[in-house]
Amino acid sequence: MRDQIRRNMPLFPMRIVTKLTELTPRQIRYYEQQGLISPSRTSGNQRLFSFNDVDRLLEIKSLMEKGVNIAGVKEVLLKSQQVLEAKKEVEKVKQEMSEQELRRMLKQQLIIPSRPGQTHLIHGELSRFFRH
DNA sequence: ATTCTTACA
DNA sequence: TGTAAGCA
Repeated sequence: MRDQIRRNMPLFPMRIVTKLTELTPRQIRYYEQQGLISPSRTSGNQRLFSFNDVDRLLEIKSLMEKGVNIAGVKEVLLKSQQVLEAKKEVEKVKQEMSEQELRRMLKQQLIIPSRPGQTHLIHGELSRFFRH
């Protein structure tokens, strides 16, 4: 998991990222404003992007080219973050289960944790995320 | 030489 | 989004 550290290392300045992504500095800064990326800064306040930043920018670009607007991009990125967090939580729950299971067996109890379902995208509502 | 922020088109 | 001004 040390690879993640590398992918988050602040490496390239704006000029390089514009070459790598074919995006304009204006667009990149705007996406940052929208909270889609969080590049670190140098002591001189200049942005330093990581591989993850570049990857995310490419994904943003891809979505935008498909006609997805900022709201839609945010939705997708938020969703993937939630999926990652959900996966981590699943692992967490699995570990907790082994401990709790012992107590349950001893106490012969049955606890069923329930969770409110996630929001689903309704077809009609989807149009909100595209340009007209 | 480059990038940054802010503001206006 | 593009562009220009004024800084760092």
